[in-house]
Amino acid sequence: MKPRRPKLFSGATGAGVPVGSPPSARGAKAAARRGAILDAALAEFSARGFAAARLDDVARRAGVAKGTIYLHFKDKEALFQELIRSQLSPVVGSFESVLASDLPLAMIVDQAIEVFVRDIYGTHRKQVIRLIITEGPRFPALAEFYYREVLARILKAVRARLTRALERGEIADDALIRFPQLLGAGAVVAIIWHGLFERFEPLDVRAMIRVYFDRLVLGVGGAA
Amino acid sequence: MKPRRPKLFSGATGAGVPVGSPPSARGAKAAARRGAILDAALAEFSARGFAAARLDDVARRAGVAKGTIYLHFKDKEALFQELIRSQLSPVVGSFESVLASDLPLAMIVDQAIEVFVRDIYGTHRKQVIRLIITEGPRFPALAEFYYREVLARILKAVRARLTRALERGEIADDALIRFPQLLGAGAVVAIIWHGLFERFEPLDVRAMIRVYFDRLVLGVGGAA
Amino acid sequence: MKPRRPKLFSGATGAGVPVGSPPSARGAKAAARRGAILDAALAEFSARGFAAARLDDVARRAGVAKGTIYLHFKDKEALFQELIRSQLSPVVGSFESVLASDLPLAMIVDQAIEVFVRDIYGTHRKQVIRLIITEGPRFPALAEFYYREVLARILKAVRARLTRALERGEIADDALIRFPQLLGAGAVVAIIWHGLFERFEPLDVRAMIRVYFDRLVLGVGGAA
Amino acid sequence: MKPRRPKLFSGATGAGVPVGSPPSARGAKAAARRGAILDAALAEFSARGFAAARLDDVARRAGVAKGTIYLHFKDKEALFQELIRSQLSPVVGSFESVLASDLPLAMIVDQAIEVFVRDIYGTHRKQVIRLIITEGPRFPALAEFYYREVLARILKAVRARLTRALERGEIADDALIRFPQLLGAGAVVAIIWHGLFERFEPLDVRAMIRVYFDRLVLGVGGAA
DNA sequence: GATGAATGAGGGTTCATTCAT
DNA sequence: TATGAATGAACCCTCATTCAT
Repeated sequence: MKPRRPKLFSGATGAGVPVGSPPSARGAKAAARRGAILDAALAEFSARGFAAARLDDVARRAGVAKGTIYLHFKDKEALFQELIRSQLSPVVGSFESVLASDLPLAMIVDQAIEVFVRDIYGTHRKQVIRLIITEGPRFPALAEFYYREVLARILKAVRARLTRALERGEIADDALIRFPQLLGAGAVVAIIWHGLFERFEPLDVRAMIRVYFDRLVLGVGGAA
Repeated sequence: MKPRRPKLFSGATGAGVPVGSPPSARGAKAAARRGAILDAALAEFSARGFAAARLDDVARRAGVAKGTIYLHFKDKEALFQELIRSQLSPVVGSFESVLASDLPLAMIVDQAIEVFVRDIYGTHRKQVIRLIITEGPRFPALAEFYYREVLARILKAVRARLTRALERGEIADDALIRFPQLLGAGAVVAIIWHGLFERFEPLDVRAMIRVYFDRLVLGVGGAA
Repeated sequence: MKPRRPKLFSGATGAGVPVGSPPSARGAKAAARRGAILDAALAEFSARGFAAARLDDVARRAGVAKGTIYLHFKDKEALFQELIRSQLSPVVGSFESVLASDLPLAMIVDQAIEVFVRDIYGTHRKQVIRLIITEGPRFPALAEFYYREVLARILKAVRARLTRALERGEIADDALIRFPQLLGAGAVVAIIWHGLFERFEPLDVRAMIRVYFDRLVLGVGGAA
Repeated sequence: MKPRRPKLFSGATGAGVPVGSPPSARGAKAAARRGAILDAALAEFSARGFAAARLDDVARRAGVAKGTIYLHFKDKEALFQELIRSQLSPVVGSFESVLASDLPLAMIVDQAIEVFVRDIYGTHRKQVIRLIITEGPRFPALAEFYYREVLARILKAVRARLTRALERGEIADDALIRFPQLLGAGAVVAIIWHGLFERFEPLDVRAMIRVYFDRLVLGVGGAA
């Protein structure tokens, strides 16, 4: 049986109408443009990197004039940061709710794999993560935002769930509680491999992630 | 007892005198400058990324004039690519020799950990790896070079050793033979964490990597 | 009586509004700027030569920013080539129509002299011709354009008219049909003399050209 | 019968040992290098123009180091000017002696044609003349030198001979005395045509110059 | 003298940002 | 609000010139 999969994203890019904004014709059009710009920005920043991406190309891809970008974003850097932020905020709650459940660890792992493969690796969201990895060092504010609003919260939920698992005897030691970062390593490698080496050697991401969690979390396989 | 550690690098920057070049005063100075430029370039490219790095800054940091860079490198891109290549080529052989040994798997893991922590994570070489990750997509030739000359060879050696391990019963299944990429995941996460989140939450890299390999390769820990 | 003079140019710089473009305010301004840039470019290229001319100076002289040049021309070379082409294309038809007429040869000579003195030598067009002479060897495409679109067509018209003249007995032999290039020699010398030696020894260009054609075409004067 | 042809140049480039310099081994070598540099400079300046020519290429072509050029010439401009001057000085005397002769005008024309075709058009000296035409406006000192030391003297000799011819009835009027510049027009056109259009339409230079002088000076051919 | 590595000013070109329409 | 032409600072790269060897 397929594990239940929490629906993370609505399908559209996350840059839609701000929550609560009035659905007036004018506001809707503005929000649509803003979304188009963010989509285009993601494509261009992913393809070229922040520094090398040209706002000219973003505008052309979004179907707006160059000046229009500045009606929605203060400057190139603000566009970039809002792009990242708008894409990531929705993720946290979903992960938190998955981890808060009292399902057996194995099923949580199933769910996490499914979420990663379908809602992150299978979408442009993997490019957002890649952008954080590649551009983070040049955007301390962004790294901090990501750490505080995303990572820290997810890691906290992970640690909480693992602590319960340890107490219940689901896991044997506190190693992953001390290094919860490792839980993301498989995903990170998948994303990086995709960007760099897919054309040389394709990767069955789902199978790899499965192996990864089996070993790391569930203790399946390994030494004889 | 400390595991024997293969000496990977000589300590000097990898950009020293070309092997076999005569140690003439002229040649030595030229090589020193070339090395200084490469060192400075690594620092600037790491700090700003390829596109945003200024050759002016590279020159100033290297203590040479801007034009001098062009005596040693055709252009900015050539400087970047030679920087990466010069740093990586020496690595492969070392890893291959480690993996070729017939020591027990646990000792090989010990050695690999030591090599990573001391010779990669503890040096500027981790920045080289970070640059491949961040700039690779924009430099297909570089990604290809890295894949062919580094990754593919290391992965081949890994697979060979793991196949022997499987035959000998040192490991229980072929999962890591199918996904040897996972063996680098801990290192990748360590390098990325360092660049992005070290200031928020420091990481005991050696301990983390230890946990990582214990779980992934040796099957130590995990589910109860 | 003054010979009729075909009006060659409108007086404005040749780089005005493209034929047929709508006279919108936007388009008119753009065309005006393009024209100003071409005028400035002609001045700077004439004064310094293509290689030594600075686009900074062109921009300053045109009253625009340096970047504006690149809105109208791909690069310095395109600016140069379009400058030449835009100035020359109108000339051909005029010369062809002059030569197509059935007026006596003497009157055609009168007209040609007038056209050269007033519409070429008396305008910045002489600088364009000078630029072709000086820069042509470094711009094969330009030399070819000039040959095909200007010279070859004019020479063809000249040969046709001279052939008729020979048939009618207006001229005694086919020498100039074989070497119609000579018909431009007086003009070329006038232009070169102007650029190099005018300050040492001024030249009455009209009188010189008059002597030149009298001798060369009409057979007036010469040996006793 | 072939007209006697005054031997204008020794065959070697004019940049040889300065007249009167001692033929010491050292001096001979220095002079040889100086000559090699001047030859190379002529080739490079002709191919690219003064501004675009690179001293690096001059040095390579001359087989010397870049710094060596500065042992012989103050800077690039001095190299250029001395190049032109060294090539032109020998010409004047020859032309003067030709014109001073009391041979019939037709024979002087024969000689002049021969000298031009063989000693100027047939050698790299035509490139020197081309360089004066193309670079003269940017080098007032050079234009002045050329005017004073070459042109003015030749024109003076021409006028003197033509004045005698007029007195003797060899020519019918003073037109060419007033515009002796025209006498060079055929040569100028030949040189320019060669540089720009030879590949499209080759030119029989000797025949053209012959027609030219026949018409202009001797009054042969023309109107019926 | 001869060399050629080193210098650094200069200039072509790009592109984020502004603003008149 | 939207546009896109215009701006000009910034940066890569070249090359004439210098100077230590």
